[in-house]
Amino acid sequence: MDTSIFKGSITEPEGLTKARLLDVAERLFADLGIDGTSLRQITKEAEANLAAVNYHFGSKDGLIAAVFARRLEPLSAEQSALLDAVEQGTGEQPARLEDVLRAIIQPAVIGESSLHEGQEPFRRLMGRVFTEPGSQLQLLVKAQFEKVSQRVDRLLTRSLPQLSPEELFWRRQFLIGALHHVLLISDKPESYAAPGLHPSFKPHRMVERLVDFAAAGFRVPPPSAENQERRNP
Amino acid sequence: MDTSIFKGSITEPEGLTKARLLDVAERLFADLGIDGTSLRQITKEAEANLAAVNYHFGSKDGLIAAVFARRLEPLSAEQSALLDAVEQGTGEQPARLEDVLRAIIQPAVIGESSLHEGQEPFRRLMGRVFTEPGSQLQLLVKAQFEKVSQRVDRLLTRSLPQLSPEELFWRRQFLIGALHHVLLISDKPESYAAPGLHPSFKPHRMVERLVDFAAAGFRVPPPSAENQERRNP
DNA sequence: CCAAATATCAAACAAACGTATGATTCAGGC
DNA sequence: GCCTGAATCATACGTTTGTTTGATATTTGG
Repeated sequence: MDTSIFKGSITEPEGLTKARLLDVAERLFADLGIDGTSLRQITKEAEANLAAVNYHFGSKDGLIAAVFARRLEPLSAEQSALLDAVEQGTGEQPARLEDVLRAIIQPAVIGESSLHEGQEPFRRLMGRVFTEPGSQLQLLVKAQFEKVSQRVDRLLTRSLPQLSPEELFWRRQFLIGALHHVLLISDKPESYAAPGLHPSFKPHRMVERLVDFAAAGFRVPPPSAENQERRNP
Repeated sequence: MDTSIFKGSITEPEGLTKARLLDVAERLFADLGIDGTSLRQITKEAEANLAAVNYHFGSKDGLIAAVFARRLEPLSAEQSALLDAVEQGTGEQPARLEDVLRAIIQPAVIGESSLHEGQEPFRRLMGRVFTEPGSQLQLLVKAQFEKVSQRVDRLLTRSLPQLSPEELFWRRQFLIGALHHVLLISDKPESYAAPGLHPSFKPHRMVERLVDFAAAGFRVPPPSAENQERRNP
């Protein structure tokens, strides 16, 4: 219609529409949930045609996978890198518990060294990664974190030899839950606080807060062996 | 209670259809999310007519509110009762940290003294209460937990006077996140564990596990004021 | 400079959605 | 008996959903 001959091309040079769709979808998924977000909302806010999603990503499921893959791969890569550093630093002896925990917490909270500033929406989306339905998505997330999980498990087992594998598993779930929950509410923590209190989400402080909290929890002595098997419902 | 007497009547004696709709909706909401569950799925599995939801609950939103209200009210009532006991027991001096934490954890994990056995679906649903969209639902949940939250805040402030309100807020969020996450995965923890490990969700043990973990985290000394702004990449 | 590849567009599709309607069936009081 | 109100039923309404189509515009490469 109103095609100005100025400012060059109407067709985006390379993948700008694709990137805009990813950004908008990420934000809307975080705010409204995946099922609660329609392709019409996404394409309208991204100023793209409705058919653009199916053209660039094949389907809505393809878009969902792309939204998560774009962030999850760098995230787990950074976690792996930090775990490398932890393992290098300690040699044979067990790593410091706080360092292991920080290796998984810091990349999720802070993101890639503040390179992208548009990472706040994904923080929120990360906070609901496990609650969003869709078996395909769950498999993608699980696959993406499997390697890191195994390495963390191995490191924690060496640092905390007094804990059984199951005890360790559940404490790691506590950490995952705490981490994801604060990510979820990271943009509006005051709406969960008592009136008058205005908590602020400061990424670097949050990392240390959660590292200290979780480290103390992990170090709690396990329950004595005799309490372990109660057949009581 | 086994009510299998009636056979002749097509019209259910009293609200059985209503209760069946609540049960099925609860389970499907937990498995597929609220937006991912249609009234047709619910009414089909509940062997009710499609119009039954709008007849009994006015709308889908009415059904959602009813599903949560049915469980949330007894839940916060039990939390309040346990908090009463904690306050009664200690008189003027600060309550024991573990007792305060258990007062909010135990009702959420165990439910009303195993009266209803059909509480597993709601555990899962509880695990996603904060991630489900819908401003109406969020208001309902917030309103339901406001009183308990304030009481817990007051008790924790007295038990942990060294913590600032904001520090206390975030540690309480850690606990909420950990609690809700284990509720979310309570029915299939092995799918999050390393292969070969088969963790089992035993409610009573989980309560103690989480109480001990969180208590240790809450007791961590707060960061000294000078450490607040020092972090180098 | 012109074809082939790439991207955007308006329009339409069938399917599924929440909701509303009017008829029908049952129970209990008179 | 019969009437009244509550509950269930089949069915239809108007939207919205994800996806597809065929045409058009733009870029690219030989």
